[in-house]
Amino acid sequence: MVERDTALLIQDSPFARKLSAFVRLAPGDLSVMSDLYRRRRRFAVGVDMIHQGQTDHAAYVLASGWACSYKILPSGNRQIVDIQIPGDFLGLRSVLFRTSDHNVEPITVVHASEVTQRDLLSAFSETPRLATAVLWAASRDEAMVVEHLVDLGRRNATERMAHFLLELGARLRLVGLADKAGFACPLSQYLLADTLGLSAVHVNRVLRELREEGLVTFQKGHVTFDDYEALVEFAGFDRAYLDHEGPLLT
Amino acid sequence: MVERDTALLIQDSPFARKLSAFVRLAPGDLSVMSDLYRRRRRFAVGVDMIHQGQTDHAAYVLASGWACSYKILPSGNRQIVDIQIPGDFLGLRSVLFRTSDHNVEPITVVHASEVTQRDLLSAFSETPRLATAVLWAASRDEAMVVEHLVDLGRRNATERMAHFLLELGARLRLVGLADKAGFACPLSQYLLADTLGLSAVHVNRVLRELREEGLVTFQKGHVTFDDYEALVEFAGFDRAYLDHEGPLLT
DNA sequence: CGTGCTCTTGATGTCAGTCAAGAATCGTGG
DNA sequence: CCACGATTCTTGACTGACATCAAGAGCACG
Repeated sequence: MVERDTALLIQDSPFARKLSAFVRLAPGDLSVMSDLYRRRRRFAVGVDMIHQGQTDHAAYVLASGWACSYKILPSGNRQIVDIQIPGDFLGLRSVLFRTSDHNVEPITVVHASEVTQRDLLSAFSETPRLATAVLWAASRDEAMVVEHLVDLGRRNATERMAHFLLELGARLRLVGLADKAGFACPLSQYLLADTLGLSAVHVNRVLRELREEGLVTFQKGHVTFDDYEALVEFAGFDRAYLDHEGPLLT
Repeated sequence: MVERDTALLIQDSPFARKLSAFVRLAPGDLSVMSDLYRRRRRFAVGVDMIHQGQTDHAAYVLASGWACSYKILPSGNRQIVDIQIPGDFLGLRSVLFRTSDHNVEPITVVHASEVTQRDLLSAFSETPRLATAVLWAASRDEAMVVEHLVDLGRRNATERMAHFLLELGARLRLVGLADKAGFACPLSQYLLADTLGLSAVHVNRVLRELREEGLVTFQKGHVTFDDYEALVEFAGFDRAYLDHEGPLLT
């Protein structure tokens, strides 16, 4: 009975929602997942969860709150590589690689479950379906880093912003934190700048432009898609790999 | 006897050299690897090996020649995500993800071994050490995509070029195709432009500048490090994760 | 009710793109 | 082995997107 309750709770977690998009999860999978949820920890804003060069740390599953992974250049410039939202894995690669090559910092207060290499491997051996789902999710996340790279290399500031907001919206929708109308977004214009490789001033101008064009509005911590279709068109957003409904593997 | 010969050949392959940097490979590992080398194929310049949207294709291990993976934007612009050199895995992610989200094109004539998901999994179950090595190598490759992303976001054209050439040199050194003096490089200035998110014209100017500063010379298909230390300094190149000597795991 | 943040806007500067045109090099067939 | 066309490289002049500098306004928090 207790186990079933836990399973129900897990089922509603962002992590489970995300994996459900890839694989239909059986009750057995859910109970293994709830084991992964054991060691819950809390992180305050601005205190690195993981930092460059650190060795032998755990990975985390983000339960609530937002974080970002970034690198600092010798010049002091910073580039945010990825924004992490609830349901995302965090530091999965650095568990393998032993030593992390980037920093992870909470943007809001974060609750996350610590997952060791051992936890993960034992969970995988119990339910291979879960392993498939996690790898699949990890692949998608990596695909998004690639899309981000294309953003920086070959899109101008306005397209870049539009594309980023659409992608973020699609990811949040997957875990039930957004709909086609919009979503709550704790990112400051400084964070956007470091993500998109722009100056904060220019981010401001670009947001104004998008707002005045009637495409998206980002104000007071909320993103509103004023004309979703037009925005998709404008950004050259490829909906194929993000817009699916229901599990791909049943 | 035949088996030993094969093992010797494999041992000298770029693939084995690369993995050896991470894991000390036993004779058993080498013979499993030679199985992976079975289905050898040849690809002509300019004919896509993998293309966007294609499903159910194999992955490859690059035996000789160079390739690149790229994406095309609706605007027609292209961004090269990664340059692939001998020893690199190619399409590893898309085997998992079933459908590829990018194209792969040979830059020179390419010889590569086809590896199916089945091959890979059976090889892994035979020698877990090999699995570790492959995942490790894949992690490093992903780390390089991240570094490339930082390049595009926060480095100016000259630093970007310097950093790219150093990284490429380090990767080639790992498979015995470069030394600290330099390496043979079949990339045209157009390819460099699509890689670094620059125009071909500006690539030319940047190369001239680096040459006149006495840092690197890239001419007639050959990169020469005129002052390696100064270049590392100038590019803010983090040698830690590329510069190691000998296997990390023995 | 200051003291920081974050946002906003204008003025000015610069890095890199675009256009254009000629030189060098490569590949291919005669 | 040479001639030709096709790439690739090189350089200059001009343009434009985005950075930097500066300064004020709105808001949150102690």
